[in-house]
Amino acid sequence: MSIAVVWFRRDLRLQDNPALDAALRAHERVLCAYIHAPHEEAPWQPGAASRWWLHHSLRSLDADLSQRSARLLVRRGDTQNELFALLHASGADSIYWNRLHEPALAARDSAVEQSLRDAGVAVHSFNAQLFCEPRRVHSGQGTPYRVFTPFWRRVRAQLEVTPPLPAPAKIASAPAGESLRIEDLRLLPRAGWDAGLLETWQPGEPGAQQRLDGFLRNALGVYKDGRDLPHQEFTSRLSPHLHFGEIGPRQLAWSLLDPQQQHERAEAPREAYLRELGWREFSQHLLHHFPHTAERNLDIRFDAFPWTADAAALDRWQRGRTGVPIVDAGMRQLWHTGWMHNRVRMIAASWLTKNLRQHWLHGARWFWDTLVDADLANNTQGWQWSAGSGADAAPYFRIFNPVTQGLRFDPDGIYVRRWVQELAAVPAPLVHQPWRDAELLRLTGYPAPMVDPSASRNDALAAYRTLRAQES
DNA sequence: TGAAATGTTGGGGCG
DNA sequence: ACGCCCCAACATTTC
Repeated sequence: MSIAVVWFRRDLRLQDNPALDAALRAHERVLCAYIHAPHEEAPWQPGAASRWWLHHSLRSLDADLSQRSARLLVRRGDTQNELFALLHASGADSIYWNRLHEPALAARDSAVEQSLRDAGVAVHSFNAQLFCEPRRVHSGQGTPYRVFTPFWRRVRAQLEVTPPLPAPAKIASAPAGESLRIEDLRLLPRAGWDAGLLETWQPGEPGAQQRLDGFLRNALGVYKDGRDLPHQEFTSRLSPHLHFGEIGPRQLAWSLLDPQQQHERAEAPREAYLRELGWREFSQHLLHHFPHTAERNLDIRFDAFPWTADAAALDRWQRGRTGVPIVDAGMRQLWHTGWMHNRVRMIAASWLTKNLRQHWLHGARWFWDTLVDADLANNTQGWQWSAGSGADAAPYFRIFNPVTQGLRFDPDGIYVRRWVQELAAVPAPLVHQPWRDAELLRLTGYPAPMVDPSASRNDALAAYRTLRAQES
């Protein structure tokens, strides 16, 4: 009897899962396995919010497998040892997985693949994660793209739109060896801080499909401009589902570009959303080509930048007590829900790196621990973009004014008042700059800004000028 | 996927 | 009718 192992990693779905599909076509029985090995992702082991998500996503996948008379075999430890143990226990001679592109994991995978092949195991790997994998995209000179627009022009032009693979109706399961319970992985927090996450999210493939359906129905039409309004639910909020592979980018592309339904979808919002998926793609390609950038500046001129060491400032930023309403609203939304609206991420990141002049890695590490969609490529790219040290980055002088941004994108103050309770009774224009009324500030108990927006802006510009002077 | 300073333009009030 | 000034609106430049 022919048996294969399907090794699940960040592809926790049954639909459009090419590894699962290929294994089921070629073998009579398959063993679906997940191996928990966070140490192999060091120094970026999954943070607390990611672990919470992973727990629920594994539960969901196991439930979906159970409906198909299979189950998810869960192990913990050294990946290579566990895979060999699974192969021996099940009598499988083949293994299937979907490829990952994070440097540490890609290196682990190729080492595992080599030793499996050396032992005579047939290894089959697939692309389920990207429109187009990094080795297939490069500029005319054969070098990696460093600028988004030409990158996206290229990837968008060769984007093939094909129907997703259906989920298998039934899975003939191989006799499972010993499995841990998902609870045994101890992914959930001891202290019960996850109530806000539970009320916000439904991890797992069915939750991802529901989010997608709701997005297409209620938000895509206004996405192009609406995605900038943090008080509205006009973004897809699919990022954590995408990170864990509960849904893939090619499924999203199909749902937007399916010739049967395309007439229902206006071109502008459709392309605007695809473009955002393009940024996700770009981030993964960048991290693949420049693997050191998760901790180090892509633009080495920034190695000389005069950051400020200020643990108290960082602490207040993390807790949402900076005294800048839209920044604090974002940081509190993050703490409560494990997610922050992207417009507010940019504002909060600009405030931390430019006005408070804290190294972007401090922000990256905090986001890493608190975001349910924490993704090394996106997080690295986003923070380096904000700091000005990244690829196609915001120029150093592009410093957000949180008041202007608040007035423009949250004009009625709905977002700020929702997350900053102290300001719940403050009317609209003032709610973005409550320090303008000292008496009101005193009554609310809300702090004054740690630094003056205008003065700290000028200080940041001066700091960047020293960097340019050293360069020349 | 900025903001602020500076420059330019053009309509309207007015002598 | 005309030049002048004011200033808002828009454009350009600079950081």
